[in-house]
Amino acid sequence: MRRFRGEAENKVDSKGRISIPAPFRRILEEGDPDWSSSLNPNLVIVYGRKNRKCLEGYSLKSIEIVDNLISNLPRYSNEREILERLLNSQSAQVQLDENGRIILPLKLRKLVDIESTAMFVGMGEKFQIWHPDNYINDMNLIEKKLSENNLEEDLYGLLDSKQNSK
Amino acid sequence: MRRFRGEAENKVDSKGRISIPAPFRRILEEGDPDWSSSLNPNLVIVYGRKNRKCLEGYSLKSIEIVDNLISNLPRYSNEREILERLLNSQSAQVQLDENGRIILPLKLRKLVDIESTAMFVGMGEKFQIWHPDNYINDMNLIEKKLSENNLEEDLYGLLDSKQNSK
DNA sequence: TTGATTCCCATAAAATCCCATGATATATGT
DNA sequence: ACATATATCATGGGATTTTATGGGAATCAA
Repeated sequence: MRRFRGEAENKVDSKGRISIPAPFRRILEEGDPDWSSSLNPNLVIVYGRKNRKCLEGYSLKSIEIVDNLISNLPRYSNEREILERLLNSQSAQVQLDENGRIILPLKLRKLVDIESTAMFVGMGEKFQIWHPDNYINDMNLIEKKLSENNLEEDLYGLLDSKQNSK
Repeated sequence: MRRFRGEAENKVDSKGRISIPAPFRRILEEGDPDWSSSLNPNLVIVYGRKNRKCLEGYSLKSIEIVDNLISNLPRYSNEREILERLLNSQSAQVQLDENGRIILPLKLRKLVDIESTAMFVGMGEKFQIWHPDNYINDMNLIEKKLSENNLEEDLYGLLDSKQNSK
């Protein structure tokens, strides 16, 4: 599966429309089972949560993986009900238009303080949408954490295949 | 798997295009599952990080190994989110053109100060792209470290197979 | 009717395609 | 071994297409 990579800062117009970065479109197309050329792909936007003031975009295939994980939890269990609520209530399925834009629902924009511009950030199987300032802050926070405790070594150590498999 | 070997200094033109050294192309072709002759291979460029002011090029197969290691970490864990961010946000998938060139995205060029020329350096499973001056400095730095503490012996000692397997 | 939503069209800038060239390297035939 | 033909490589430029963005007319909802 191709992954979401790179950053792009795009404008939100007066109608709430915003361009999805062109490279991301290709991945959304691949990830929409019903897509064919001449058609516009769908995607799902969810609220990032976990103290991250951002939205997250998933291809239909990717969100299905997450949905299935939830479905594997016992029906009517507390955990499942809460997860269903968190994931689904602040969320929307949207479709790209002819020009590769979506309309970001006002409610979701408000949740993450997005007004006239938004930053798209590739995150592999998903991407994030931030108010540019908040994104910069988040990046700085990460950098700071990494440098403080020399965490970077440990983190990249997780990517050593021998260590990873044990 | 064939490895990236050797150095080459090539020019970045006004459109941001740069030739991938011909020997590297063969390896990228092998490493692109969808490649066939008459087609142009894809590769992934990521920002080197870890205080190295360079970009790194991976074949699709190589980057997938790294991606899968990350995907094996618990979804939504802090470690995974940070790694996804570090690896994917400053990165791009690109495709060679008919002439064996890629366009190096401006953002990535800026990150490593590349302007009119870039140095390609084979690194086995990946290759690096440097501003020529920075590459020379990095090489000198390595030389200096090695000579200071007679590290070279120890380092090559790591390559002893008995020691390596324990 | 007044917002909002959707559809359709417009456009400047940027990215991509296509073709060209000189330099180098490789192959071929004698 | 040498000269000549052939392919490959690094690089450049113009034409064409995509992309990001804006706005108006048609449709819908309350």
